[in-house]
Amino acid sequence: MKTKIIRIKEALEKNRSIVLTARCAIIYSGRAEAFLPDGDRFIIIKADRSMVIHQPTGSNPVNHMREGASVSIEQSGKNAILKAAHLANKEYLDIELKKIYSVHDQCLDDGQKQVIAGTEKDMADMLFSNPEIVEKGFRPLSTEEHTKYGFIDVFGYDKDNVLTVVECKRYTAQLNAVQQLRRYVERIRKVRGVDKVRGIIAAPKISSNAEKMLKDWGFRHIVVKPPNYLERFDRKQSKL
Amino acid sequence: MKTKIIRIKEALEKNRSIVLTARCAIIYSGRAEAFLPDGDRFIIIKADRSMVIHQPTGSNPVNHMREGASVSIEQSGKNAILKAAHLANKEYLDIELKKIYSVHDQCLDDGQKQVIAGTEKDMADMLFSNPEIVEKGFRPLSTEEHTKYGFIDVFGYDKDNVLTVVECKRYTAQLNAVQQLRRYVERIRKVRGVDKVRGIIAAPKISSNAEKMLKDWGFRHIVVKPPNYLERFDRKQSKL
DNA sequence: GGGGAGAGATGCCGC
DNA sequence: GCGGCATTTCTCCCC
Repeated sequence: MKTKIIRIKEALEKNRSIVLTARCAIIYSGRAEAFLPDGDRFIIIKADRSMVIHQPTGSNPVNHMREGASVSIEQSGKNAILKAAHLANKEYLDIELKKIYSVHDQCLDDGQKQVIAGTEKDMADMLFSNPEIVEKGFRPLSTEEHTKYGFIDVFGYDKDNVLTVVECKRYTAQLNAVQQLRRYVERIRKVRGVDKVRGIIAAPKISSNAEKMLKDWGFRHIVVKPPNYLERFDRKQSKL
Repeated sequence: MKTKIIRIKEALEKNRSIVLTARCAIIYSGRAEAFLPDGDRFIIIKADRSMVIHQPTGSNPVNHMREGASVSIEQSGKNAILKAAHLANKEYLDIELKKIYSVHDQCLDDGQKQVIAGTEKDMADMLFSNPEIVEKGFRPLSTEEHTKYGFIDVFGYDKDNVLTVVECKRYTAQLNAVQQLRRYVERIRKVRGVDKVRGIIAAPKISSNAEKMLKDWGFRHIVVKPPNYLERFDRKQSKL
């Protein structure tokens, strides 16, 4: 135990990343209050002083601290206390280490950022570049138009020159989405001083309640799936 | 490399939890598509076949698979490919291991569940038990009403016997929250056939736009913070 | 038990 | 830092 504590202390001083497996109890105070009794866990302490704690099952961390915490370890009788405090966030995490099974510390090097495709923004871009997907004669003016009441995914004129707001959803559009659309349409009516503004939900599906509200408001739904660039990329690759 | 691959393979067979640090590239396909070029990362594979991948900075995982994936590792030239597939979720994760720095595998034992206080539900319960926080003369009927009205946090009568809907938010209430409230109030008016239904947002703060919309709709905001049971508990303890 | 639907909780991004 | 929304989510209900 003592050797491992010293090793952790040194790694912290050298600002190395650390992975522990240990039996411990955890007390957290911050956005909420949480307590977790003794059990075996993974603990990751990164060089930027963020921390992640995982139980032996499940994909979600049981607790974490965001980058910029101050982390320290102290012996306390037979045990050790690993403390992390994030003053700016008013968060405090105390880990009472009852048994340290393993310690690994290392400097890690990674400057990469993940590229994601198939997001709502990708959908909006697709509709902007291929307006006929929305409707024949649709002429988009902008994507991600910012208004005071939020930003509009795609905004343009329909074939009869009526202002049209398109709200994209990657999955099933729900009540929420219809209200969002309603808010934008109301807003545009007011700001532009026009009576007639159309609203369209672009989504692969719509829930029945949402559809009802949609009709009540005179809006419509078009079936659109989000694009999957990487999938296409993979298919191309698989031909090689 | 070869020894480490064998060790991982054996650990997988024995259903042990594994922690790696490795240089790798990652391809994910599922709800979205994602690609992450070569870099150093932490990889945790748990006994329930959930996985978590962390870059050397930041508190969030760059990728993960939920429990129930099938995980395998294969040599591929100089590298190794760690594959995780979750057929039920239609998710696929391929990790191309260029260099394995460390491997640790172990059986971990943890049956504990975290106790959390200070959630939105705790707020609703607090208002139900202490209705005078909402208003003098407020008489709550229910909390977390899962009815045709939706999930109403607190529902009751004010001192003048007017139906009142209270929507709780732990943090700053935003446009979203006001719309939620608006939806509930509209629905109750319709279902109960009464004109007058009041709406109240209970939150520590409210954004300026949300407040504007709140006033437009004749609702009000009361300043309420979520309760912190454990914090109180800690204070009690610290007196000992 | 699986799918749908509603909403919570958190991160990100733009101002 | 605040205020908008998106989400590789969560949970519950219902079939």
